[in-house]
Amino acid sequence: MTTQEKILTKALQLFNEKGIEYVGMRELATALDMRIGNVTYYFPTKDDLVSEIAKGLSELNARTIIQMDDLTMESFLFMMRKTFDNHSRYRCLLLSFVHIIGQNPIIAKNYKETQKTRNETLKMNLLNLQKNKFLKPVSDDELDFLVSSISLIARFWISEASVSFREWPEEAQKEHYVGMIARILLPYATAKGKKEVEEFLQ
Amino acid sequence: MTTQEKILTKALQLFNEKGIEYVGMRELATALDMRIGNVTYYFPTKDDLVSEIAKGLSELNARTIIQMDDLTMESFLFMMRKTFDNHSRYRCLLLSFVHIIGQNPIIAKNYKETQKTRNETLKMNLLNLQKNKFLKPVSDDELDFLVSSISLIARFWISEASVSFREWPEEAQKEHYVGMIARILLPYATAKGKKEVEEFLQ
DNA sequence: GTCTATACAAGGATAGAC
DNA sequence: GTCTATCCTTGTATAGAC
Repeated sequence: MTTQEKILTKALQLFNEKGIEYVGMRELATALDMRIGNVTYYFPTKDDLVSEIAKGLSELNARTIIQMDDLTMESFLFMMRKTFDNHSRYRCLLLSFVHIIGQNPIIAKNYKETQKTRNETLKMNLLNLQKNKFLKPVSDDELDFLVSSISLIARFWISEASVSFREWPEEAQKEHYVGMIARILLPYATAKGKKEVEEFLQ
Repeated sequence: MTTQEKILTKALQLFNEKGIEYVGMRELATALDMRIGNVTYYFPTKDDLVSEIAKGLSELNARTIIQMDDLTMESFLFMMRKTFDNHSRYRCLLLSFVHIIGQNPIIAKNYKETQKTRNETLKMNLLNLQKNKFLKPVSDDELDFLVSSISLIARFWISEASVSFREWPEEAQKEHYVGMIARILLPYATAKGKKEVEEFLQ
């Protein structure tokens, strides 16, 4: 493991535990048994460190959220579920992104573009679900609604859970919010689709 | 206007413009043509200042989100809309609450209790909509789903908008998210309810 | 009660020695 | 590549003038 990797790994761990803004560069250096100057040699600013971690999440999500032609309702919900696992691994980012983006235009631009392609993939996957007869035909408006609301839940479930369901086990939190996505889809599902959603909700 | 009110007003203004964590106590004092010690005389810590502002939002929302027996779909959506206006007035809080709550157990406890009563009011209002034949009979699970998803949208719309729709006019942002709530309700609405929702969505 | 002046600890950032 | 020393800003605390 290179020094750079060591720093990234420990930073992600501490950030996840305490929150990005509550872990100082000195604290991080001490936890690594380094001096602060050495950390800033690899990551001149804290923003550089955060950006690099953000790249990690982005790449992980790119591998998870993919367009699938033979998508079923079950595999769609499973994909959402895996996305939520990614979010857990990088929870510090999800909890702080609004501020980070408010202050750092470069991360902001990156994030916005990533979100755009994520939403396009989501849209294509919903169309695939429709093609495969898991979803009834929907209007453009309805499709946009499904994309926006699912995307909002996926983006902020961890923020709400960290405030309102802090004492729940992590698995129960994820179940609750993937369940919410499933129930959003339910009124638009075909009989075949409904069956898979209801099995998933058990 | 007392000195305390002057500080609160200017603080809210600056916090809304730049974000709570990016406005220093010195900057606030300068903007008020005061010295820092005078600000900390009224608000010993920044947390005290934030807590007082949070009380303002809480009281405003308590006046907006009320239980109404003769609720219609239209007045329900209008109530959500007014809640969004409150959120705009206190946007700094909505954008920072996750962090604030992560660090300040007192605000956290207050917030959790407030959310609980808000959700109960929301639930009662949905039941009133059902009683008044705007919503079809729904199961307990469906009711809980409606409450949770509407509450999530109401809680985080401003966060998402600040990142993804920053360039949209504020009115368009609110329309988009109240519209999302309307569309969540749509599949559960009666013919009478659907009509009012669709009129609202125009 | 109201306000000023000052001090201190902690955080991010930088320059430069080895 | 590693580490020391230093600077600037921020939140907070306190002593004391009017």
